Amino acid sequence: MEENNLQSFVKERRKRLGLTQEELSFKAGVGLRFVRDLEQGKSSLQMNKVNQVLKLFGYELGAVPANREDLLHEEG
Amino acid sequence: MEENNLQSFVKERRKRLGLTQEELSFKAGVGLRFVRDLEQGKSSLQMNKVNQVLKLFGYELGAVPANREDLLHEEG
DNA sequence: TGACTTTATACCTTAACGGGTATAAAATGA
DNA sequence: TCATTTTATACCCGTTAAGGTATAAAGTCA
Repeated sequence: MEENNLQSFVKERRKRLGLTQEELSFKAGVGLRFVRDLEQGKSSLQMNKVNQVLKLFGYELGAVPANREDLLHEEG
Repeated sequence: MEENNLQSFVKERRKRLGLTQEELSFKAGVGLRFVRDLEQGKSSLQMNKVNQVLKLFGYELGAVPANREDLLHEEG
């Protein structure tokens, strides 16, 4: 539990859009397995693939102050 | 030029600490080649390795609203 | 309870990342 | 100008991410 809330962010955003993992993977242009690894908190994912997913939500990977990523839980 | 300012963020922070790429790679526990790829803007880097570097600056990877990553340029 | 949908895990192959090394280029200083 | 330091690029190899497929587990609904 390394506080990897990227996984919950993706999961929450996906559900908010009413998408299944399969639909999200198709829209993002990544494999279904990748979406599952992402939502399961795999830490060694490649940034460009993660960004393909985040882009669907209007987000992208960036450097954020450690222990402040909680701010993302506010609505965009 | 995909506005990958993660590279300039790392480069700037590294210089601010007066470190060479080699010193940074040693402190972060990653290869020198990785630090160079990172500062050159390689987009397919693995998140866990990038986080090893960002941790030295008190930062980590997180989802940020697209086109808002400029806010990171403020001092922590 | 049972069908169906969705998600999680395992196996396998291909492609490429990470990293070491060597070399070249650029920057710094005298 | 020439040394030294630092950074950038290329080559090679071991490891592993990505993704497809299959199977199992979990959730949903009647």
